[in-house]
Amino acid sequence: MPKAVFQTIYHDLKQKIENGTYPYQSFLPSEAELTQAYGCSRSSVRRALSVLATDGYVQSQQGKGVRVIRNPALIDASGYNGLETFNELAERCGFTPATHVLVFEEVEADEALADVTGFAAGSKLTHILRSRSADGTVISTDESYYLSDEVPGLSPADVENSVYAYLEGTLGMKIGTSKRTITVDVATEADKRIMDLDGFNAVGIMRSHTFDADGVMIEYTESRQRPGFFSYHETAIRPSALA
Amino acid sequence: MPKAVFQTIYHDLKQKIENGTYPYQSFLPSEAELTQAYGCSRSSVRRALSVLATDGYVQSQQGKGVRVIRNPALIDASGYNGLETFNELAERCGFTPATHVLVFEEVEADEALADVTGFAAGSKLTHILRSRSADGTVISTDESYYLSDEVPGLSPADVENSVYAYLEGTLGMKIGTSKRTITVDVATEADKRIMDLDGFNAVGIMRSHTFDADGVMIEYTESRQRPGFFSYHETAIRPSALA
DNA sequence: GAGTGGTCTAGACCACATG
DNA sequence: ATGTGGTCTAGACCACTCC
Repeated sequence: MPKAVFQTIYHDLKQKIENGTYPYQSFLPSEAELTQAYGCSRSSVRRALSVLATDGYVQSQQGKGVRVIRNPALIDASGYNGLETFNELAERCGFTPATHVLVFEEVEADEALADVTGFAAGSKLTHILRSRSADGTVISTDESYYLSDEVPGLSPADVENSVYAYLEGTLGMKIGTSKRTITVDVATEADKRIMDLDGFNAVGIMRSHTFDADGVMIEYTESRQRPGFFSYHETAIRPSALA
Repeated sequence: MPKAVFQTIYHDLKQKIENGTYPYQSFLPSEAELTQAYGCSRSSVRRALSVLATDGYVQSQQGKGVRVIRNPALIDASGYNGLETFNELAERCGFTPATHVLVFEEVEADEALADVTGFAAGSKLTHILRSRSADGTVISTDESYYLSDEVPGLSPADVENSVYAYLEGTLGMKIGTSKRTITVDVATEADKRIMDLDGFNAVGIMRSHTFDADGVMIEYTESRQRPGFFSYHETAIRPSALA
């Protein structure tokens, strides 16, 4: 439940856009009217609008108004950015997901690993390799390194489900920023061995560096995915505000 | 040249992070100190910090301060989100880029095309298919549809370079929001015919819907890329502010 | 000129971290 | 208790669009 004023406004407007109260290409009430309607300051209204713009729901036009640009006819307009989680994917495609832990070990970062992961050389890391399957077909692998000191008590059983569920739930850790790079590259021998590539010789790769709320980098993950499943969505706003 | 106060602060702080004045993992001066230093209101300082956080440069911690989380040792920390443009890619990999226009025609959107592109059925569209090559090797194709009425005078010659240069430069159009989806999928016969796939049987695909500053959708593009070149970067912030 | 969004200020109160 | 960031307000002025 949102407590902040701007969050309440954000959710209300978002819902009204989704249910068609404010349809695609229409204009929202003016900021002055919204300020009146919600009985708050203009700043709070503007903050809510700013988040909606980041979501790709609306776009402001100086002198004219705030226009709805979410087209319900387009599937891509899901409203959220980022990679589909494995479970969302399973839901969408209607298959039964499963995870297998192939590697779970402690390692110390040498120079090469430090270069790749961004952890300092000599860091104690927990190395995890998992495969994920859909109805028995292995469609992706996740290779992760966690800063061991930050994930005390992590066990293979926790990893079988979601590491994040353990970090955020059991450990009470708060996640901050995550930086991701997506590429498509040649399938390695290991990919062919572990995944059911169905003849494909290339894979989608997402590499991510994750920081906790204290700004400490706690995770590096390389997720490799069989073509045909991988899906990533993003909304970009022209950097008029940052130029 | 930035005119707004928050933009000036943003650029100054950004530069000081990049040149090591505020190194990785250090804390910026407090908001109160920055307010003093820049002789402005706290709001302007906070707005600059907010953009830096979106860029993945800093992360705030209530009660503690604002921490620098940009690690210059990681290539991925380039500071900007989004897909590398073809020319940036050429620069990074050191090859000579070239573009060939394969199709340039006017079409009317039927139901099927409307479904894919998001344009209304019956719209007059300019259909463009281009191949892009590196030192003679064709590594990607871009298939675009533009709302013809919005791109008057567009010619194959303009398209040979950058369509955006024509839109923003010659036409003075302002681009607004862009929504993108990235997938990896099977290479089609057309892919194999047009691109030098070097034996690869999968391609990276980016589909994008672009809106102009008036909120009108003007472009749909499907960019298909040979594995090994495609690169996309993004910074995600935990949605504490939007939950 | 009237209405819209874009920027900025000055000040207030709250939640959290640290000593 | 002090300092930090998080939220909010009330009001001001500017730039742009449209009549």
